[in-house]
Order: sequence, then C-alpha cells, then structure tokens
Amino acid sequence: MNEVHELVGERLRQIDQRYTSGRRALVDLLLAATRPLTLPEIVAGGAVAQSSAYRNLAVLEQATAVHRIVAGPDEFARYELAEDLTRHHHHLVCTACGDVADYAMPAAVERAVARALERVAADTGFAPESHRLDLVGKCTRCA
Amino acid sequence: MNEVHELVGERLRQIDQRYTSGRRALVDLLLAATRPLTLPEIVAGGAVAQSSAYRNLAVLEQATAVHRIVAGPDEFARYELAEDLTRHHHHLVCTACGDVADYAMPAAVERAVARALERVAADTGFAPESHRLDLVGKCTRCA
DNA sequence: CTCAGTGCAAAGGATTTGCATGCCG
DNA sequence: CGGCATGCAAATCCTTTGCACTGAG
Repeated sequence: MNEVHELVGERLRQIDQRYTSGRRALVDLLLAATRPLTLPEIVAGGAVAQSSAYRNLAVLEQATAVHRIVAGPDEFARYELAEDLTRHHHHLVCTACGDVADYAMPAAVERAVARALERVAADTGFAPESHRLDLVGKCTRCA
Repeated sequence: MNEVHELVGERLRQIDQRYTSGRRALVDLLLAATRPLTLPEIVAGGAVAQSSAYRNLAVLEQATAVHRIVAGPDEFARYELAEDLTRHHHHLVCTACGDVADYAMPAAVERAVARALERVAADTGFAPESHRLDLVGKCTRCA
C-alpha cells in the first residue's frame, strides 16, 4: 500500500501541503481500518493530538484523500480514505447502535447507478462527481 | 395536502404526542419547500422559536414524519418530510455551494436498488429499512 | 386544574482557532 | 534561517436543556 502514500502525497502537493509524518500516520490508520473511523478512534490510535487530527483530516479532505461522514449532531464525525484510493464501496448504517460497516454493491446496481448519473447530467445540468448509496437499517447484533 | 396533516397527526398520536399548531406550521413549511430546509430557514419561516423548532423536529423525526439530514460541522442540519409523505426522491448535493436539491431517480435504478436491498439482507444479515442515494457534484450555477 | 408545548436564556459538546514551540526544507 | 505543522488550551457555534408561562383538554 505504499502506492496509496504516493498518491496522497501527490494530491497534497497539488494544494501546496506537505505530507508529514503525522498525516502519514493518519492515512495508515485509515488504511488499516475496514470501516470508517470516528474521530475519538483516530485520536486513540495515538497518531496525533485531537486538534491536529481535525486539522490534518480537513487538509486531507481538501486534497480528496479522505472523506468525512457526518452521522448526527452530538455524535463524532467519521472518516475514511477516498474511494479512489481504496475500493469503491458503500455503507450499512445501523439505526440502533449507529455503527457503520463497509459493503460492496452488486455490479449490476453500480452499473445502473452509473447510467443514472449520466442521465441526471443530461436532464438537469447538474455535474455529478460521485454518488453515495448507503443502506439504513438494523445490523445483525441489533436486529 | 390535508391528507399529509392527518397522517402526521396519526403518527404523532402513536407516540403519544400532540399535533399542535406549531408542529402543523413546521409541516406546512416543509410541505411548501421543494428541497430540504436548513434550521435557520425554518426558523426564519416564523413558525416557532429556534428551540421549539429543534424540539418539534426531533419529535416529528421520532414519529417518522420528518427526516434530518446532516451536512457537516459548522453547518446547520437540514430537514425534509419523510419520504412516504411525499414522493420518493433523492438529492443532488453541490460540493461548491452546499446546496441540496431534490431529484427523482429513473425507475430502473430504483428497482435495481430495491433488489440490492434484498440481496444484502440475504448476504450479510443486515436488515435494511431504507436507502440513501445522493449524487454529489456541482450544481448548474457552480459548474 | 393538569400537563404538555412554548419561548427565552443559559449550558453542553463536538469542532475550531490562537499562540508558542519544534521540525522540515 | 523561514515557514509550516504540532500540541495545548481557550474560544466558537450548532444544538440541547432548565425553567417559568401559556393553552388545550
């Protein structure tokens, strides 16, 4: 996964930002996770201080290297690597415990959505960049 | 749209809540809008005080009459009527100005997603209740 | 009369920012 | 050396809550 670091580094450079050890540690943390991590989880990882975590994740988000997911107010934000740095996937969001898991959609659905994107562009003039398709329900433990 | 009010009233009753004039005004406001409204927009509508807006929208959300959309930190929450009170739709989220517009997906996509829901249930044990399919990109003005 | 809903103002909590320090370039 | 990233702590801002009041049943 050294390749990911190179990509991230390049994207940071494009917005005149350095790829410091702290930022590298954050990316490593997200790379190791198989699901979006909350900020406390990230801070607990021991990579950087809380404020630096927020700051660096914001920078990485601007560089389109990480993506921030907001759950609800009075909840912590969740972060994951940008989809083009990992594999394209979606989320299973549990309404009971708030947990978020990764999930890959069947290819047929992805194709249908991709076609929909093009059609939306034609219909409305909206220029799609990506899509979010999350399933909301109860996870195995909470069902 | 008096029918909507009856439905909302019924759902509130089911959780032992009244359908007061303030709550009715909130529903009217959301009913008139063609897109999710931010909390300041709702308060500006002059229906109720800010705290009551938060409180009543929370109650209406518990009654599954309204749905809350969280954007980012340092942004206000957005609210819309529950999908089964309006027409099923999705959102076009502009990455530049943050604006959110409603959009109805082609039926073919909806069917594909619906099938995907069932398959996910079979594959993972996750019990889907609903899905969120939002398109992220640049709106006409910001493109 | 009672109890839920309302508005106001103050509290709460996640996130952001100011400032001094340390490190990379 | 110069400037940006870091950590700590204080400030910020959306959201929630306490409290006294009003209105519906």
